[in-house]
Amino acid sequence: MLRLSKKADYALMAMKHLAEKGGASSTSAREIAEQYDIPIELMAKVLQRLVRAGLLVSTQGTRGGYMLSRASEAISLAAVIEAIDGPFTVTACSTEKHDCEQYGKCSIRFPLWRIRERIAAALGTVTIAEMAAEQVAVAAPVAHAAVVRR
Amino acid sequence: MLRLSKKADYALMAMKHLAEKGGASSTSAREIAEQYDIPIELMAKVLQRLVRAGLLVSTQGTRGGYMLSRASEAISLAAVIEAIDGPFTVTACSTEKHDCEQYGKCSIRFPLWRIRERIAAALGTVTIAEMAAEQVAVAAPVAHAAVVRR
DNA sequence: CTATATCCGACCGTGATTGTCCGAGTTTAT
DNA sequence: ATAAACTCGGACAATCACGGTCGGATATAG
Ligand code: SF4
Ligand code: SF4
Repeated sequence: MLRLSKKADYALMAMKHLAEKGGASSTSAREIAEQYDIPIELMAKVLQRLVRAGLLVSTQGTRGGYMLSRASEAISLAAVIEAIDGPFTVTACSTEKHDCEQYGKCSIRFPLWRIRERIAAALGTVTIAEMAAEQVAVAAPVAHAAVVRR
Repeated sequence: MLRLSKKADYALMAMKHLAEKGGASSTSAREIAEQYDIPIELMAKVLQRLVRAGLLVSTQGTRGGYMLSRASEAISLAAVIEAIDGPFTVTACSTEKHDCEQYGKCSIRFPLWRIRERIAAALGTVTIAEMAAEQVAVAAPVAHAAVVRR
């Protein structure tokens, strides 16, 4: 259904939270989890993945916690989502693995491929900083495309 | 992971097939299914849903089959996908149903909402006809959006 | 009437997703 | 040194959506 996973949702919340906190202070997993009513353990796991993806840095021990690894302006939504859910593929025939029965006969994948690029672009141009700022203005290239469906 | 279901994939294939066949002749579910190695029964179910959504018309009895209800130019990908997978929601808090634990505390859903609009636009501006024509050129308003990610 | 086709709903197996638990390693405060 | 607080990492169970299947009803052409 084209929906992003809840873990990704949590990840975005955490990233935004950390972005707002800003600079030097590290925030514990528990603090974030409690603030948003997320199971602590799950949040920890999500944060760990973000660390492994290089989006966060963690400090251990008492008063330890997580911090953004780079400026929030330099982190796109796409990066966060891919860190959690893996490289997102619109179709089963992603970039390489064409593990699809009807790969040969399929005439769909070509135009569908373009769609993927667009979505990737949409996710890649929005940064955590923009989200945190709660800016309503969208200075993105895809902005004016009206919803035509139905 | 932001992936569309296989049923939707099948639906798009079928729609494209019907669009190529064009006008008056109706095509049986079996014909399409065999051509693309899709389980007949599944294909039938998919087609039925498309009928209920008003995208196809079906004629029963021997020599029956399916036909497009309108010109292929007037059918967007979004329409097909929504007919199969239901209204697509990027987050669990779709347009109305906010069945999400942390709806109140969540500060994510607002910017995330815009993302959904963009994806909807991307899917809404591409028609079955464009897919069928296998045109590489995209004459859609969203066209120039370059891939910026990474 | 008979054969062929769509239609419709119900059903199940599998695999991904969500959420939980526990043990181990690390750092800091006392 | 000891204890406390925290992260790390994987393993595990419950849940649920999805892909695929089956059987019966119905309508049409011949
Ligand atoms: S059906 Fe076509 S588009 Fe869909 S996954 Fe298979 S090859 Fe890709
Ligand atoms: S309310 Fe926030 S957390 Fe819940 S689904 Fe919407 S965006 Fe995700």
